[in-house]
Amino acid sequence: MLVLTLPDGATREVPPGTLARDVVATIGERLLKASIAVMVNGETLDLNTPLRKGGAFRVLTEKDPESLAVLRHSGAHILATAVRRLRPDAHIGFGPAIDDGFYYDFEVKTPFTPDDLEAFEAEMKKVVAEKYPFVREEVDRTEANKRFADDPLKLERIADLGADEVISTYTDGPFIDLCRGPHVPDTSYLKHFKLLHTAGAYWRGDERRQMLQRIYATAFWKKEDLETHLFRIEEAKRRDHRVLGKSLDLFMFHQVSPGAAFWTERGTIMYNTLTEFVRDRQREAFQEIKTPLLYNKMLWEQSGHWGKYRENMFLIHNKETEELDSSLKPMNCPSHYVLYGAKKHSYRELPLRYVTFDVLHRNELTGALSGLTRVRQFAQDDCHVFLMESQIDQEVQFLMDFILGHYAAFGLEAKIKFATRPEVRIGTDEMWDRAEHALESALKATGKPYELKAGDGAFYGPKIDFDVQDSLGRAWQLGTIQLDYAAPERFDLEYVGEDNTTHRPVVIHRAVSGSLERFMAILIEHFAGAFPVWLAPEQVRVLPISDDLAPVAQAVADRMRAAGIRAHLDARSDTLNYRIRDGEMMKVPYMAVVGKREAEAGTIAVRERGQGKKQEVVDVGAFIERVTGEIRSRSLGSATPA
RNA sequence: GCUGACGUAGCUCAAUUGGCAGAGCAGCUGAUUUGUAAUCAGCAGGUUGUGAGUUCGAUUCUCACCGUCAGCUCCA
Repeated sequence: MLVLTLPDGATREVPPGTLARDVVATIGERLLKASIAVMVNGETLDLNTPLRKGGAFRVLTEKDPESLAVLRHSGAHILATAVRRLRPDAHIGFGPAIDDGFYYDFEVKTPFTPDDLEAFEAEMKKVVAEKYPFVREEVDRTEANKRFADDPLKLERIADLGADEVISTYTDGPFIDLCRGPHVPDTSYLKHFKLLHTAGAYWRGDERRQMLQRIYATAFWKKEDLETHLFRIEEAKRRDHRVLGKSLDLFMFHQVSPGAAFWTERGTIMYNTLTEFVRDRQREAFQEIKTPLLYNKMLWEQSGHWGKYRENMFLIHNKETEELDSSLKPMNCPSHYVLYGAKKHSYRELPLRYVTFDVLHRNELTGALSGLTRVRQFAQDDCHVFLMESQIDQEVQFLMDFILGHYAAFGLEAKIKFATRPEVRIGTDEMWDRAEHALESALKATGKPYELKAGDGAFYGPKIDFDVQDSLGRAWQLGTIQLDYAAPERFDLEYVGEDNTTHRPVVIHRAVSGSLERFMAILIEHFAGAFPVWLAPEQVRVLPISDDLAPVAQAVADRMRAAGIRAHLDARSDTLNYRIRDGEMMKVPYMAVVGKREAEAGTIAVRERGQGKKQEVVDVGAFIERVTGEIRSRSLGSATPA
């Protein structure tokens, strides 16, 4: 007999092979009606699965987040059902639930069009209305091969299954699929769904295999949830940094240099302000350096890039040797090692932190380029720390504070991930023990929650990654702290210790923004273009009400500029309404209106971004005081992250 | 790189089955002098991404190239 323990501590004893639904029925009729699936020992099973093991038993209803994945997975089957009806020659690949919905991959002779999507969606509605039960069957290998005899993709998958794995199929009406489950009881459960887009996807993610056609879709239990999701997609489009980059006149791309941004005067102010912010914070404890952009292959052979990374490097033709034997740097590390190694270092200098904003080039695949987030030319706020092993603990804490402080300055939250030793690695186990312990104890000292990603470290050392979430909840991997034991070996780096003998330092790679370009993209989307005053390319726009007040307004603007405020005069002969609208559209934090009354009183009527008609008449000097204060303290002010 | 979609004025978009390429905004000129999210009028703006091909005729059809976008395992 199997013993099942319910969440309230009650138990049920049932013979093996009992269907999950029969157990649910013993708990309550209404619960059975509301149930979607069950969870036994953390494994989700559908109601029609025969139970094999006892343990913790939980019933999943719409309220449980796990049930949404079940619904979506069933949605994928319903999609495939519809596709097979309209395109009987389609072979079926994989169709899993994913974070925001589900997809299904098909192998078809002619790719899908947007019209096809509409037809599939309409057909899905029919399948839903026909209310086919999802019928689970467990079959042996021979039977499985027979059932999918005409589908080479499924046959390949069956062949890959281990000998001891249970092979199960799910049928909903006319459609049968090889599937582990679980599923909702019948197709009518899928009420609120939408097919989103199609894309090519390699069979099993392998670029050497054939390309399948993937259909992405999403589904929810409630109509409001679907609408919220679709609204969020729209909102993301509205905040898209590529769109805002154009409308706010920050940057552009041009076919003469794909993957490399042209920064406008406004964008450059922001880029430089961001750089200056990092530089300010690094002034005390870091040493900024600059190293060449172009190197011959000697360096890359020593670093190992020539063998492993050459595909991604921009190689330069050498006229004398007639060879492609030099390259623009794709990373800063090797050049920093060269500079470090060029002279003798004492233990007294350590930890030595080299930082740089040098430009890097990586020859990304054309299809991988995307706005500022995936580019070929960018700058990292890169740092390489040379230190003694005994300093790791303290150093990691120092770097973590630095990184988290950076995000906090923009109101960004970071998720921390700790990645430990991978299967393939260098160094001794003792060394890994020490390194992992140092990283983890530093992590614990911050008191912040973190996720352990066992086995996800670099081959040369463990690391801490920082995933930043923007205001739309999207995650971006930005910062990283990586311990590196390999580089010092490869570059024969040394320091002279207290004992007057040479030792090997350890290297820590640190990045905060990931790349300044990507960080700019995140800031643009996070603030939806409404930047905090200190970062805004234009901080104050001064508007004279009529032409004759232009000289007064000019003087006001000049006074602000003299105080270090980025203030501009807008004395165009358009109406005040027009100019105010323009200022709001450009998301200028403050507009200072100068009319007759203000001109006489030495005041300005201040309109704050997003505050509408609400205005405040203040003394010019007091306003300058306030704004310079906001700039100095880098206040988030009227910036609108949410 | 691969699959698909797309590329028309600075921007956002139109243009019947192939038949003289258009609008709004932005720009320029003039009038208006404005009190908190678009004043009015006029003007100018294009080798329809590039190059071939089919055709009497191509923004439209074909091919190649360039670029942009959605994606390219979160594994039945």
